Amino acid sequence: MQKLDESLLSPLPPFSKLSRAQIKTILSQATSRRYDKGVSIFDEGTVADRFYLLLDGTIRVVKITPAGEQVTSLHIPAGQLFGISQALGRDTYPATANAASEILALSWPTSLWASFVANYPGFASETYKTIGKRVSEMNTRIVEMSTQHVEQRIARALLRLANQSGRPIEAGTEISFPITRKDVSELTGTTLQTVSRLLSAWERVGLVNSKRKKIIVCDTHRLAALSEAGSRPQNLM
Amino acid sequence: MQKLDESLLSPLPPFSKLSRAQIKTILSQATSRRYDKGVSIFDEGTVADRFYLLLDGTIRVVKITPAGEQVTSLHIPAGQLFGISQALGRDTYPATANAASEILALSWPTSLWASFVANYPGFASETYKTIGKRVSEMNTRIVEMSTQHVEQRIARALLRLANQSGRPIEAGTEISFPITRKDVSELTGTTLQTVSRLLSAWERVGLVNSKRKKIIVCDTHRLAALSEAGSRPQNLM
DNA sequence: GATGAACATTGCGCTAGATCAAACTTCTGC
DNA sequence: GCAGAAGTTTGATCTAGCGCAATGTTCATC
Repeated sequence: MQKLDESLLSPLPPFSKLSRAQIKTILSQATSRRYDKGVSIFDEGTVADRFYLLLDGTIRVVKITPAGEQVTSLHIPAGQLFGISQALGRDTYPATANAASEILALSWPTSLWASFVANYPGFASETYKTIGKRVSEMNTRIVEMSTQHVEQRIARALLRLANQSGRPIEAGTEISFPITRKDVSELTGTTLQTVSRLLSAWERVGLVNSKRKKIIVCDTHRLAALSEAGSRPQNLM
Repeated sequence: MQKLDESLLSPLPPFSKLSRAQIKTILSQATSRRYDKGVSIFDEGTVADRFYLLLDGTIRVVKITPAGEQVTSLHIPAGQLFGISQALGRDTYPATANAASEILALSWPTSLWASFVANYPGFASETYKTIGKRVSEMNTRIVEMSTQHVEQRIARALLRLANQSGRPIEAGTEISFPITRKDVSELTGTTLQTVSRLLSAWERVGLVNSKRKKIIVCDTHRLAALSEAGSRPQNLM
């Protein structure tokens, strides 16, 4: 456990309206922990005994099907709360949280949830905003999966990742955590071969630049155009 | 506007912990209204000025893509709150709510939301449980769309509908609101032709019984077996 | 610096399911 | 009762992208 400074929390939305003293209290109740890339912070279905704040890195929220296939429902960037089952009226975690990169997270026992909500102005409302955003994101995923072709879904997924957790770099925007073809396929409901083929094709025309576990989006605009293009004219009323 | 009785609300989870007097107050502030089949109660993106409680009928929550295609994200059965954008920290509705059948709904102005949450014990927590359930449902949809074949997705969709808003009948369970092949296709991300073909095939072997705008699930067990069967062995680690 | 594991690429065949099209049935309104 | 609309069925193609397989590349470990 390392020394933490109040200035870490104060700029983050859930805590932005709080006094220095309040943040100090919150920090004193927190457990800070580093997790290696790939480990799971908590598992779907287990009792939600803690809630978390991601200080650094990226979380991959995954569901595992009975058949053992993995589906990524969400990526959570640094600065957001996660594992907040209480806000959904649940006492178990609805999905598994994996560290997409090495991460640093604070956590608090669930028993403190109610007092956070009651005592810290803005905490509850910001939490619900976060949930609202995640709900929209899931909704978008559903709409995309129903109407878009694989090519467009992958384009959109890359744009979203670049936007959400991208690092600007000379050649474009680099997705700031290691990501494999298989990861992208689990995010878009395809196969790693298809992802590989597309990335190769896009690389050839200078849209992206990808190495092993690294993807750099070079031409955001053309990729966006691609993702909007020929959506299936199915069910056009 | 018709006469409403307290006994209507008291068995519903969001109000179950309240006194008769409290429910009376809530009712006095409510607007009751009937909507014809097919009309929209509110539209995606418009300012969320009211929140609703569905007393009778079924709501179909839909999103419309830029290309004009419709995607159904959710069905809401009688007894549940809907249009509760406030609980997601939003001030506009995230989707359009259509009446799948003729429906009856109460509504309150958004301005009352905060006082409901503050004054009525159990209201907030039940709301969040509802949201939690909807989030799981959406999650399930995403997982299904990524890993299941059309046949299984349709099977699951029918089972879910039968379960959620089914009426037991001699021949099996009837989905209690009018539903077309096109509706099912918008719910499962397919085409109405494919749905029609499958329903015909299932009808031939006695799994379902469907007429125009009516679907009766006859053999729940075999349909469930079908829906669990051959999930794509893709990405099996 | 060799061996194995993890990740990526590419080719080929195949099928689930979309697309196009046409006919049929049931309902609604006049 | 008729016309048109809305919903359904069925057939005949056609193709996106999956499954399978083989090979290549990069990384980690001893």
